Amino acid sequence: MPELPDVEVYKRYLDRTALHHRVEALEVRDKGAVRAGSPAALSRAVRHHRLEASERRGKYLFVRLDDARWLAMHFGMSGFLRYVGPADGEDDGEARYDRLLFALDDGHRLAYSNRRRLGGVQLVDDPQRFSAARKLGPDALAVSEGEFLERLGGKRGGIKSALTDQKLLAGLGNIYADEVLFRSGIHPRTPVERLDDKARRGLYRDMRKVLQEAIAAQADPQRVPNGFLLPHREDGARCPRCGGTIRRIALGGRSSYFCSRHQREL
DNA sequence: ACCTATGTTATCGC
DNA sequence: GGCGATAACATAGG
Repeated sequence: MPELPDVEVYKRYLDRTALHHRVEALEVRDKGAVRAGSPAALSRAVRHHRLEASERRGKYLFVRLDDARWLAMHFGMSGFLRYVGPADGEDDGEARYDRLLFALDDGHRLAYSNRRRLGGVQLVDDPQRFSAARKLGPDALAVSEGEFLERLGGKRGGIKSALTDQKLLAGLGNIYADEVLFRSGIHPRTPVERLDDKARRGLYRDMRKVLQEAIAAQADPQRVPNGFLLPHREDGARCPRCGGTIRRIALGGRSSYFCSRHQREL
C-alpha cells in the first residue's frame, strides 16, 4: 500500500492521534525496524519527548520531536501505523507485525507495523538534508508544473520508469504510476522523448488529480472513484473507462497494468 | 515448488 | 553517467 496517497493517509492518522503526545518509552520488538543507529539510541532520543509535527515527502513520513530532531519513517511495501489504546485487543494477529511501539502519555501506543521487513524508522537531524543526501526528488503533490516539466525533460527512457524514479519525483510507486498513465492514456513503455508538451502537461494534471482523489478515498481500493484502474489490476479485466481489456506486462521486474485500447503502445 | 505482491538498492551489460 | 534488466532483502498467500 505505501505510496504517496497511503503515506498521506498515515500522516493524517498520526496527526489526529499520536501527535502532541509525549513518548514515555519505546519498545523495539524488531531491531531491524531501526534503520540507522542503535535501538538504544533511538529509545533515548524519543523518550520524554513530544511528537510535535509531521511532514511527508514522497513515501517518507517525518515526525518532529520537541527538540527539533526528527523521525524518518519508511513503510516499504507493507508498513503502516496503528494507534492502540490499552483496551484494544493486542493479540488479534494484527499485532504480530508491530515492530516498534511508542508508548505515549495518554496511555495509547503508536505502533509501527510492517509484515515484510522492508523499511523502518530512524532518527534524522533535518528532513531537508536527509532528502538531499538521498537525492530524493520533490514531492509529487508539491512540485510545480514548471519543475515537473524541467525534470522530465532530463529523462531518456520509458515514461513509467521516469515516474517511479524517486530521484526525479518522490511519491509515485508501481500502482500510482500505472494509475496516472491509465488516466492520461499513455502506454507505460512510451519513451519520454515521444511525449509532446501537451501530453506532459496532461500527465502533470492527471497525476495531481489521481493522487488527490486517492487520498480523498483514503487510498482504499474499495473506495476509490469509478474509473480508477486500481481495483482492476488483473490481466484480462474490463477497462472501467473504455471497456477495453486490461493487460499485464513486466517492466523492470514489476507488473504494469494498462488498457490495451486507450493506452496505445508507443 | 513456483509465482505474485504497493519498495529500495546494488550490480551487470550496453 | 544513464538506462533496462535482474537479483537481493523479507514474508505471506494463491
